[in-house]
Amino acid sequence: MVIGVLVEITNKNVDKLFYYKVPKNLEKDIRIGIRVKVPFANKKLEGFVLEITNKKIDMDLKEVIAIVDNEIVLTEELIKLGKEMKELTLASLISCYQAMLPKALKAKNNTLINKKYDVYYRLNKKEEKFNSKQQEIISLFKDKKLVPRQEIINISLSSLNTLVKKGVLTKVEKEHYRLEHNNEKVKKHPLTAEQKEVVRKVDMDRFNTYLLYGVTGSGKTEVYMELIEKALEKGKRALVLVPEISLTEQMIDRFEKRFGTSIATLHSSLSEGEKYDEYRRISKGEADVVIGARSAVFAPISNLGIVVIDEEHSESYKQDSTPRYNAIDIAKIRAKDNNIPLILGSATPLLESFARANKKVYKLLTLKNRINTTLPAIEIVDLNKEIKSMQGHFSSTLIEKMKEKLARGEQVILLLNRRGYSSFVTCQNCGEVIKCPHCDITLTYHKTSHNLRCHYCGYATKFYDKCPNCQEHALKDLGVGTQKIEEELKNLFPDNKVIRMDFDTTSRKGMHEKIINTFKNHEADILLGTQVVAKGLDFPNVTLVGVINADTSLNIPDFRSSENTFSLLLQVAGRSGRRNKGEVVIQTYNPDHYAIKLLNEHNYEKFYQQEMMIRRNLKYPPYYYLVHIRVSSKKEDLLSLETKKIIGALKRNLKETIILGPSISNPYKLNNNFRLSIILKYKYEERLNDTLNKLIDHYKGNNNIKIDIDFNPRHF
DNA sequence: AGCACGCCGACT
DNA sequence: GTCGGCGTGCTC
Repeated sequence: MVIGVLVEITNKNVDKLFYYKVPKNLEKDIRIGIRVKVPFANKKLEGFVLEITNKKIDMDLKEVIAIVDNEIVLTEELIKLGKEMKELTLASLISCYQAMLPKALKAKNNTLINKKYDVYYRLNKKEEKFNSKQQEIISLFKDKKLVPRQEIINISLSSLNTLVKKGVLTKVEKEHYRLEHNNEKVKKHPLTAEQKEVVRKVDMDRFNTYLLYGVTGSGKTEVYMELIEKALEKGKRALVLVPEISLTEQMIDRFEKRFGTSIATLHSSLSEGEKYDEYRRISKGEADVVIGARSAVFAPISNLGIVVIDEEHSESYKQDSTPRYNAIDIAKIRAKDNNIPLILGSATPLLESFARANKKVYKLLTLKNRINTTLPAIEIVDLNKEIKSMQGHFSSTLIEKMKEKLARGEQVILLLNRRGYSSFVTCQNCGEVIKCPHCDITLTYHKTSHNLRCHYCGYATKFYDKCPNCQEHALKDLGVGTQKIEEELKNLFPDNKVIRMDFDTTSRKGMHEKIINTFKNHEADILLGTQVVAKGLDFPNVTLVGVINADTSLNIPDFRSSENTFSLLLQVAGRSGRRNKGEVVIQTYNPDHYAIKLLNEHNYEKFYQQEMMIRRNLKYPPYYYLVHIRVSSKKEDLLSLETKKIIGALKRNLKETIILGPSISNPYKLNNNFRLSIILKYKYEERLNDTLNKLIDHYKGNNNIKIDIDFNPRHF
């Protein structure tokens, strides 16, 4: 027997099958999808068995050293998905398979994550003569067959071993899963007429992608659960993806209360051991509803009945390292192969998704109404007019509203929009932001070279402090710190407790959860945070959401900055008034910007229309597809030379594509590598993958130039 | 990836 | 003459 093995090394040069002979005694245990240990060069490596053959190969083959698994790691479905993922990302096949698996199951020479066992003893026979110690042990069994080791107290292991040796007792090991799930099922909420209508429209027996567009608080999760129940009733299983950040205890709780111990979770706050256990519960069919973050899209769920992706606009579904896959693309493949519905849910769908719904590529499902209450009133405060009355970063409007709510014992969430912090230049006098003349993208200030640059086309200009709009010498780079705001709050509201939630305070494990609970239990009155406070949290007592600075994220040099801003602000606004009528105050220097102005009507659709026009004019998605090619090297001169050559080759081969660049990546120098970007824009380009594969091949043996390709990037 | 092989410069 | 730089090729 000869097998084809894909070895653990992540390198394009060895990204193919290597063949090995199987010793006779191992033949019966060889199956496609298990891991084996093989000699490779002068090392021992692990690899996946992807082919079993008997045909003679004209080479002297080495022998397999050992078999690693007795259960299949890569199921047939996963093997297929890995190949498709390779096509989608142009990454190496081995990196695709590694990305699909928990650490414990990756091909890696020394994985030390094992199953945990509980030890029990079973009594076999009673009719022997025992000494008193032994009699004591036997008496523990009484009417029980199995007794756990922990219950046999004050008895040494050696006296137990004696009885085992005599055949009186048998040691039994039972696998013990590290993670526990509650089984407290709670009666479900009755659905509203609107929710029922949405549920009714989903065909459970056919592949379709549905876009569930429902305003914040409209009960999307109830709809998901109802649909999942329909799948379970058919004897099928369900996969739910949520952004890592919203996979909180709150969320898991809701699913546990509906589905009990039949759920499994997969997310980054689990230990590798816990992930391994959950993964195996799934693959053994012991869990029917799997909830997880991005990589859970590869959970080995047989007999899949529905896939749900919550907050589908979230950029967390795109992996930002190789293989740069998008979990939504993978979910579509799985849903299609299983002929089942895929539900994409959001209050602020990604522009591309809403466009697909409008073109009937996706089926649109709409939830227009909040459960039990109405959407909060949004007030936009023009900071240009409030400059004199500002106390620090707080307008009098925001302060008054906060006082009013806090006096009533209600809670407040404040968003400090920190994206784009400090990197753009704005006029302190008129609010003008300096943009690239070719791209309509905010220029980024580079401190080291003291100039302004466009990250898309490479345009650069010297920094100047005279505003081109009002001619005042008032251009400055902007940025606000979170501790600063916290200090201001302590002065403004000395009697109220403030809790801060941002990268600094949540980086430690479990802190995110702790902050949420503290606020939920009303041990703090004001929750101050960055983007994290916007995500799916449900605090019934919050009646005011304040946005300190709506503008910063508008000025990120990214064609999606308006969309991301609108989406973030509408999401955070949705945290207000979940039970009783709420309010939202948004402070801005750009009250007339459409991404701000359209907020007060909660008007996603109008925003969509306007943004689509801009995307069409500037040839951005959804009208064009994008590819980001990053070229990097430790040698700066070689980099610029090779990048020029690459652009030349691309221009010769891709006739239907707009090729932009080279432009300087942000940051230009990373880990001692210099980095340049090339952006491709195309609608249809037959030779694209072929050309890019040739490019990768050309540089695969070159240690001085690295090529990194990102399809449909969310960032450059 | 990691290592051997091999072909050129500069040094005891 | 030799030591060692890293470009190229190979690993079943």
